Amino acid sequence: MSRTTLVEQVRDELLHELSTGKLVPGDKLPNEDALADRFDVSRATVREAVRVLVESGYVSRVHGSGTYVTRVPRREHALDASLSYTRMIAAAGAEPGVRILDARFCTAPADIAERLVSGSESLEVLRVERVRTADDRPVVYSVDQIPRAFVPDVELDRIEPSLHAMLAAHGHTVRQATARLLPVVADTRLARILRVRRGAPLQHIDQTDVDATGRPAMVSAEWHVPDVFELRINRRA
Amino acid sequence: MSRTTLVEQVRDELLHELSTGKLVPGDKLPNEDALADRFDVSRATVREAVRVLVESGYVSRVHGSGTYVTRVPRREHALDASLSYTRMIAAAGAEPGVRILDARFCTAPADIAERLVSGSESLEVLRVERVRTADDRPVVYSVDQIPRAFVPDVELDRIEPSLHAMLAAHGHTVRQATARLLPVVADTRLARILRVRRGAPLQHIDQTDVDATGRPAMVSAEWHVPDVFELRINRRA
DNA sequence: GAGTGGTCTAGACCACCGT
DNA sequence: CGGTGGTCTAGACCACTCC
Repeated sequence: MSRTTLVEQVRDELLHELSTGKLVPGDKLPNEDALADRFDVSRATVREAVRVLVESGYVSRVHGSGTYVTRVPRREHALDASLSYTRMIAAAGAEPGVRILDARFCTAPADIAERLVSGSESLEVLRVERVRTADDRPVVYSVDQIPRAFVPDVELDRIEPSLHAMLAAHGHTVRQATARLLPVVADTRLARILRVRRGAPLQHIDQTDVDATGRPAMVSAEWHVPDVFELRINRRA
Repeated sequence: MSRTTLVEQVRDELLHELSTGKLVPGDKLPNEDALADRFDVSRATVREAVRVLVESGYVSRVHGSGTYVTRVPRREHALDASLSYTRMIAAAGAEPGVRILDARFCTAPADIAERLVSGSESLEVLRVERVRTADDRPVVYSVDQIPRAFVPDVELDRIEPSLHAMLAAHGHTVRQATARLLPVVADTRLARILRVRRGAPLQHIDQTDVDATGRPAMVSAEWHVPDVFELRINRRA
């Protein structure tokens, strides 16, 4: 019972050679048979290990030619690679904070209910309004809504700072989300909450989180102050 | 031999069942042995096909439990899944168009040069200013810069509508890009080009495209008019 | 404990790249 | 053409989930 898999061992060894400069951008990796020999594993195992590196953007395969080291390290905290703003703010070198403005149970508006359940029934949700801060500066204002049935025993005055952690504790780990991006300008209310000028550009993100079994678990509306921490995404052809 | 691989056949059949509603979010896929039986392929082939669906965000695997449908392939052209705006505009049901405002060779500004080459040398680039349209409405204004050495024989009055196609023809297929998202408000010039009001919110995207060997091949600055076609991204934990 | 996905092997042949 | 990555098989055993 190895605690680390063979794939992980091969991947880590290759990663080590990348980070110590033994392999540099432009270098060609040994071919897959050679790597299989060297690590004493099957070629399938090598391919799986290299696949992880390809997906991370460290190497690139060229059919018929070889596998090459690229100089594109993975952006660890791009929008498409992370769901945690807390971690993204921390990665940007700032002190993350969360302030809860309001938490209540209520009936979801029809459009929200439609996104959370298939039918158009009336739906009780936990609704949380928060402001995230970076070094005490407001950076994100968000309104999150979760079906009450997903978090039945939650007490309003004991809301966890991480709603994803709360959902996970109730068996609804969020693994992916679909987000709609929209630039907007701050109205009076948003300007006050986020401490920007009225008319200042804000990044609006309208998102639906989905749990591991594919059920919508949370709908979030967010307004981000640009430049405090950068929003990035990795794109693929 | 077969023009389509077994993996592709299995993937396409599963995708078909997703898009025709035979499988809907929350549904559990048959287990991998059953799928292998049904398609008369090995389990490894099924796993490879499902792996593609997992990466596309359509299904989610839960170890020891099953594979579940998480999303139906409605919006195939999310920002993180496509690099082609032409295709994204077409997918939104509009007629895509491109108008070249300006094309010239020039010396790249220091910050652009830095992103295209490691050293801080002076760099000759092909610089193209374009406006993309959807049903003749301006939707994206972009300034793209490509190292001249990457496209040595290009004639300025014969710029292809797709710069990615042009790069690919010169052996620099773009596989990956990193994009920075920034909401901005239209200044007088952008307002005129994109036919919006001054002060209207615009989505600014600042992007670096990378070729198969990891070399930066193009830097793009884009300004998108919101609401003409939606910008979406799929996010993963 | 039954059922599921996760890892792994040792082969085989094919498709593509460059010389 | 030789060398490379791409596809595929038929098994085996392990780790996890849920009843």
